Parts: sequence; structure tokens; C-alpha cells
Amino acid sequence: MPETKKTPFAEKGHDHGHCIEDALRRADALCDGEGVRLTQLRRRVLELVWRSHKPVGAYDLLETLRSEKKGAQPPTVYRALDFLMEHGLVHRIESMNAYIGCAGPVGEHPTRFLICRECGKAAEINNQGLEQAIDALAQETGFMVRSSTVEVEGICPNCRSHV
Amino acid sequence: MPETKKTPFAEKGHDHGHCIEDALRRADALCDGEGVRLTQLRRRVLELVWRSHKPVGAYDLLETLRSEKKGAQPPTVYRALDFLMEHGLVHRIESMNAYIGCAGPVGEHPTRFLICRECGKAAEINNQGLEQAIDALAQETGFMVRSSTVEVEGICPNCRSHV
DNA sequence: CCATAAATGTTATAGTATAACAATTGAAGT
DNA sequence: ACTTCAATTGTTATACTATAACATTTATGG
Repeated sequence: MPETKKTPFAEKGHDHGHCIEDALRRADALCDGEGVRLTQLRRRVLELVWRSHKPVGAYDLLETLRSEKKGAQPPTVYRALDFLMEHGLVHRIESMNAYIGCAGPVGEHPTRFLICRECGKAAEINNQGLEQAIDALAQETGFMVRSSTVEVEGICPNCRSHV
Repeated sequence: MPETKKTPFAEKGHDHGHCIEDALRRADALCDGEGVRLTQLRRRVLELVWRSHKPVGAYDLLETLRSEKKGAQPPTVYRALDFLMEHGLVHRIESMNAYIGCAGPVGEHPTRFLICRECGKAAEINNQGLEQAIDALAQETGFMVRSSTVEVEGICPNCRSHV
């Protein structure tokens, strides 16, 4: 039987509405549990971040916010993003100055991404071997890790197949 | 016998002049070999980047350049940095919007850094396990890697010891 | 209802990077 | 040496990303 590779990338025809609903539900639950407020604004920003699987810039979000509520300013979106990142609901893609909804486990966790330069989508990954390698590296060098970022850029399996 | 850990971080009293000379010599050789020109400006920027083991911002470099040659503008430093990065002589630290001299092998190679939040120094690492983990990850997911970035932040062994 | 803290609004500005075109310099052939 | 072309650098303007600081509004507990 043919081995099918497990891809963390969203399939082309997937039910994205489900992704969004799911993310919002998880966010509601998490904020409820932590006793913090997922206000309308924060929830809306999270929803906008989740409009696609592509990392989105803060000013893109701002533009959309402005179309809904004129006069919105940069701090509005940055504060919402800060809140969402603080609670692990959104990650920042350092190499792109952009933000993406967290698809990983709830709570604080390292951010590792595969980013497709073809379709622009980013996929969050949770890879044992990678975590072990970083742990081992820290051990070997005597470095005490506080946080770490892995951003791998290339071509995703979806884009490779329909070249 | 006590195991001494191998640290990629520069020791406190090391001969930094040697680091700089070495880097410039390697750069001369590489550019010579590739038939590209390490102009005075580019060489000077590389030297400035190497003034410390801490990643340095483009505008910090610009400020120094200006003190030597008034009227220098952003494109001056960005173009030099672009050239140096293109030839693997400098890396960009994505999480800091900053640049650091390449201490790794010549030629194109992945950029992996340990970054100390205490002393600000960054150490380039070349770790077999990490590379294998990323290769394996790509295999598992069917992702074709073009480039990848690993930035680990924490406390370096030097700073851990003299707390 | 009041007092307080949290969240949001608002204005201004800091920090990072590139586009576009002009001027200069360097290298190769004549 | 002179010319020519490409590479490099100069120069001006602007785009993009992010935060500081203070005012106002809103939610919540007493």
C-alpha cells in the first residue's frame, strides 16, 4: 500500500469555515478558562487572522478593520495581536512581519512553521525530532532556552504536485 | 575528568581583533574566488558588523558610516548588507531586525543562532542533529525546503555562570 | 450608583526598508 | 590614453512596521 505523507498544510478544498469556527471556539474556551476577556474587537481580529492560512500583515488587518469601523488606528490592531499572541492564539512569523492563527496545542508552545513560497500558506508543525534536536543542542552548548523560532521556507506538497 | 561543554559563544576575554581580521580575510578570499568585488564600502560595513558579536541594526551601522562620511543614506547600508548576505558573509537575525557577521562555513548554508537575552550576543551554530531533524521533517511532510531559519533565544553559558 | 481597572480611542512619532533615478567609478577592449 | 558599458554608489522620496503617551469609554466588583 502506498504511504501517504501526512501534510500539515490545509488541503485545497477543505471546509475553511470549519477552521474559523473551530479557532474561535477554542479561543472562547481558553479565555474563559484563563479568566481573560476575548472582547469583540479581539475576537474580530482573531477571525480576520483566520480568514486564510496565509500569514497576514498588521496593516492588512487594519485596513479591513477600517472598512468596518472607520478611524481605526495601528494601536488597535497591534494591541489585539499582542493579546492574542500572549495567549497563544496567534503567532508572529518573524521572517515575514506577519501573523497567523495558531493551529497548535493550547497554551504556550514553541512556534515552528513551514511556509510555502508558492501559495503563501504557512503550516504550524509539532515535530518531536525537532524539539529533541533543539533540547540536545541546548544541552551540548550549555544554553538555557527561553523561546525558539523555526521558520522553514520552501514549496508545500500541494504546490509541488500541481506544478 | 569534568566534561567541558563546547560553547559556540565567544569567551569574554577573547582576542576580538583576531575575529575581525579573520572575517575580513575570509571575505577577501571568498570574493576573490567568486570574482565579485568587496569594495571599500562593503568591506567597511562588514568590519562594522563584526565590531561585536551582537547583532547590529542597519541604522546603527548607518550612524557610524555617517560619522565617517556625512550624508550617507539608508540605501548605502542596505545595499552593502544585501551584498554581504548574498555571499554568506552576513546573516540577518529575523527576530531582531538585525545583522551579524557569519562565523559559519563559507558559501550558502542555513542560518541557526543562539541568542543571549542577557549579553545580547548571538552565536552561529552548526548542529548535525538539528539539520537531520529538519531534513526528516521535510521528508515526512513532503515539503521541499529552500531555506530555513532557527533562532533560539535564552541565556548563554557565559551569562549563566556569572549570575 | 460609584470607584476602579481594563480596554479602546486618538495623536504623534519611532524604527525598518525600498523604489526610482542620477552620478560616479571600474573594467575591458581598442 | 580613450571609449563604452556595466557595476556601484549617491540622492531624494516614500512605504511599511511598530510603539509611546495620554484621553476616553466600558466592564466589573463593591
